[in-house]
This record gives sequence, C-alpha cells and structure tokens, in this order.
Amino acid sequence: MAQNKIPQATAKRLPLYYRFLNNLQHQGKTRVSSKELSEAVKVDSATIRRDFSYFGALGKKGYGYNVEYLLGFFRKTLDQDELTEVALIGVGNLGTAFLHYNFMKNNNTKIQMAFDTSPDKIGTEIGGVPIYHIDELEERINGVKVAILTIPASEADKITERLVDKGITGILNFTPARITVPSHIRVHHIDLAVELQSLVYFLKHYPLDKEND
Amino acid sequence: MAQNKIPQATAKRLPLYYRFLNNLQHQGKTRVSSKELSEAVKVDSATIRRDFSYFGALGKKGYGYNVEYLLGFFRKTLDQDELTEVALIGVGNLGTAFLHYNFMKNNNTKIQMAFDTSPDKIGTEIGGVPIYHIDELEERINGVKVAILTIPASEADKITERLVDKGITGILNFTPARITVPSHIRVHHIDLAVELQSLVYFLKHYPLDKEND
DNA sequence: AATAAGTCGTGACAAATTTCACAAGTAGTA
DNA sequence: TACTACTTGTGAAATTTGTCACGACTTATT
Ligand SMILES: NC(=O)c1ccc[n+]([C@@H]2O[C@H](COP(=O)([O-])OP(=O)(O)OC[C@H]3O[C@@H](n4cnc5c(N)ncnc54)[C@H](O)[C@@H]3O)[C@@H](O)[C@H]2O)c1
Ligand SMILES: NC(=O)c1ccc[n+]([C@@H]2O[C@H](COP(=O)([O-])OP(=O)(O)OC[C@H]3O[C@@H](n4cnc5c(N)ncnc54)[C@H](O)[C@@H]3O)[C@@H](O)[C@H]2O)c1
Repeated sequence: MAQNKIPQATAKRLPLYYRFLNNLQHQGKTRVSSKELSEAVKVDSATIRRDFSYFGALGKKGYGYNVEYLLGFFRKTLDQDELTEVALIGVGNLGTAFLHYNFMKNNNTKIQMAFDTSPDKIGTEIGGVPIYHIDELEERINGVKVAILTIPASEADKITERLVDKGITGILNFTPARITVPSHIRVHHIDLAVELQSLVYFLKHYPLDKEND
Repeated sequence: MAQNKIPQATAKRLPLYYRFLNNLQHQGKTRVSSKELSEAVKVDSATIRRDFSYFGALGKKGYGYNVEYLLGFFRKTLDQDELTEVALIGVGNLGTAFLHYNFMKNNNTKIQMAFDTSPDKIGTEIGGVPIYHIDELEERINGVKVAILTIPASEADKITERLVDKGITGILNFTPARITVPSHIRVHHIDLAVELQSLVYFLKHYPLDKEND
C-alpha cells in the first residue's frame, strides 16, 4: 500500500499542495511551475520539486507541471476517492465549530457521528451530524477508523482507551492531555494553547528579520 | 533579550514542558526525572535533557529536576509574568470557541478584543471580550502585537495587510490561505483540514508499528 | 534551424534534530 | 565509610530535512 520512502515532512505537505492545485484548476490554470506554486504555498521551490520527485517525474522540463495531471495524481495518492469516516467526541465549543465546518471542501474525510454527555445535545444534529450519548460509543462507532477528541483533558485517557478497544487507528487530539496509546495507533496532537505560547516566545526571543515558517 | 542558541524545535516544546511541570506541582510532586517527564509529555527523555541543557545545568545527577526550581526558571524564560495582548479577527464558529476558551489556563496571553462584520455580534461580548466592527480595527488595536485570524480565507490577505500596517508582529492563521507578510513578521499556520488529511494519509501509507509523534 | 529563456530532477552539500551511550556525580542505605 | 542504584549532561553518531546549483531537456521566438 505504501511507497515507503516518502519523508514524513513531505507527507505533511501533500494535502497543502493538493488544495492549492485545486484552487489553480478552479482559476482555469492548466500549468504551473514550482516557482509559482512556491509563492502560493510559501514553501521553497526546490523543496516542492524534491517532494514531487519522490513520486516520480511528474513535471516537464522547461514547462512545469500540468495542473490537471498533477491533481489527478494526488487525488489517487491522497485517496481522495475513498471516504474516511470520522467520529467526533465532545460537542463543546471546539467540537461544535468542527461539526459546522465538517472539513467539507474537496475532502476525503467526513465526520459521521458525534458523541457527548450533555442531554441538551443528545438526539440533535449539527451540520447534519447526529449526536449520540457517549454510552452508545461502542455500539455505534463500528467501522470508524479516525476520531477527533474535543473533550475535557480529564476525560481524554478514559475515552481513548475505549476508542482503542473498538479498533480506532488514528486520533486527532485537541485536548492538552498527552494520551497513551499502543504503538500501532497514530495520534496527532494539536495543542492550540502551545501554538499561541510558542508564537509569543518566538516573537520575544528570536531576531526580527528571519524567515516565517 | 535572547539566548539565541535555542533550536526552534526546542522552543516549540517549552510551553508543553511548562504546562506539565505545573500539573506536577499541583499534584504536590517536588522532583521529577527526565524519564518520568518523558512518559507524561511523550518526548524522548534524552531530548528533554538536551532541551533543558540549552539553558544550563538545571538538574542534579542521581536526583533529577526540582519541580519548583524548574518551573520558576521556565516562568521567567517564557515570560509568564508579562501579558501579551491578542486580538481575534472573525467571530464565527472557530473564533467563538476561542473566545470562550481564551487560553486562560496559566497563560501569559489574553484575547483583549475581537472584530467581525456581523451586526448581530458587534457591541456584544463573548467570554468578557468585546466585539467591535472591523472598521474600527485601526483605532482600537493599538498596542496589540499578536492577532488570531479566524475569518474566511478570502478575507485573509486584505486583513493581514491592515494588521501589518498597524504594527502587528505575529499572526496565528487558521484560514487555509497562505498569507504574504514582510519578513519581520512571524506567521504560524494552523491548518486543521490539512492536519486531518495528513493523519489519514499516514494511516493508509505508513507501517502500523511505528512510533506516534 | 538556431538561439534564448525557462524549468525540472537530482547529486552533493548543509543544517537541524534526534538518539545513543557513558563518564561523572548524587542520594540513599547500611 | 562503602556500596548500590539512579540520573544528569553531553560528545559523537545517526537521521531527517532543507537548499544549492547545474546538466538536461522543453518551449518559444526569430
Ligand atoms: N475551545 C478552545 O478554544 C480550546 C483551545 C485549546 C484547547 N482546547 C481543548 O479542547 C477541548 C475541548 O474544548 P472546548 O472549549 O470545546 O470545551 P467544552 O467544555 O466546551 O466542550 C467539552 C465537551 O465535551 C463534553 N464531554 C465531557 N465529558 C465527556 C465524555 N466523557 N464523553 C463525551 N463528551 C464529553 C461536554 O459535554 C462538552 O460538550 C478541551 O480539552 C480544551 O482544553 C479548547
Ligand atoms: N470551523 C472549523 O472547524 C474550521 C476548520 C478548518 C479551518 N477553518 C477556517 O477558519 C476560518 C474561520 O472558520 P469558521 O468556521 O469560524 O467560519 P465562519 O464563517 O463561522 O466565521 C467567519 C467569521 O468571520 C467574519 N468575517 C467575515 N469577513 C470579515 C472581515 N472582513 N472582517 C472581520 N470579520 C469578518 C464573519 O462575520 C464570521 O463571523 C475559515 O477560514 C475556515 O476556513 C475552520
């Protein structure tokens, strides 16, 4: 299933490239150079060429890349045809925002169901996504492979264990808790408070004339 | 102002360490080893020791680190005493969630004001933060150095330019747009759709028995 | 056909980050 | 005091990531 030589850093940029290529196509552009793309996504053009080269020779010298071809290629590579079902746990401030959004734009992911404990929310829908009681987690989550955690940090470990038991393979964790999982499960932490604090740290401690990330 | 040898990767972990040290203190622990801390924050213990070592010899061999001392040290290093004022632009789904949260937990940052265009919101408060019309940006934002962008992507460039003109130095950008700024301004992109997509990509293309990040 | 301009793909290098592994020192105990 | 168990701080090696710079090829133009 995998060309296993692709560096993680590259893999993280693929969805970004994909989105901007989509934008280009909608603008009616048929070709694009690594230089142009570089300006749009703010990634060095040599890095872009290198990233693409892991997948073979996708471009043409002196011409650049054909937008449609590249897009088709990434569509397959990123499994844009296959839908990944996602469950969201914790319909609070953050969870509600995600449900409204539902990562809809040209995506291969869909939040299929949500869970909470609050009686006000259970039985309702947000953005078309039904909200169930967390007690029903085990009976309803079958087949879902990815979970988004937007519950209080104190609940994170308990819920994680239940998710793992039900065979989840990936977790996007927005709680400040660093959860413990078996080694075959992938967790991405998005720690918004840390992001803000580290931005502030960089502003105060790093010279004002360096590159932006 | 800066010990300029601290690697960026280390700097990004500092707020994380700080938070967990705080937790430990609240639990009444007085000492901690890099090994224990490693299990809590899920960062290799050698990496933790290396990170700390950039600031000097903070620990004691055979003992570990004194929680209170370390915490005091990081408090100064992370400027926890000094308050950084933040403005939030775009009080929609995501912006509203942030206002309710306001990054309050033992933090040196505070969202001081918010801006939007919607008449329903202007003049109201969320989580104690006043919401002004975006037209008042220039007259109200004086002194604020950091902005959080939670507006539609199409507005991002325009608003960024206005923020830059008013002397903002750091932007936490949640829009999918890759904004253009002068080189002395720092932008951190948090691209939630990309995060979800890249998690899915890793699940499908990477061997199931590697470490989690 | 010849020339100029543009662009990829990549070898080679450089920089950043992580990890190993151990000497040196500390704490605790008897 | 002597002995054991622990843990730091860090050289050195390994790994990962990013960048430079150029040969080779394409397109466009005259
Ligand atoms: N809102 C933000 O801006 C923000 C920023 C940074 C981090 N976070 C983190 O994200 C998480 C969610 O934040 P929030 O602001 O949405 O909090 P919130 O309190 O608004 O939402 C939490 C939701 O989880 C539900 N819940 C509680 N226990 C549950 C359980 N056992 N099972 C299922 N649902 C349960 C609650 O009913 C509530 O609806 C928290 O861990 C928070 O620290 C939030
Ligand atoms: N909600 C999510 O889960 C989510 C996920 C990923 C990315 N995003 C991105 O975050 C951004 C915000 O998302 P959202 O869901 O909160 O959208 P939203 O539409 O709910 O909120 C946008 C808000 O910005 C305000 N606004 C519009 N133009 C403005 C202007 N010129 N000045 C000031 N305010 C203005 C609108 O009135 C609205 O309140 C978007 O760029 C979106 O793509 C959101």
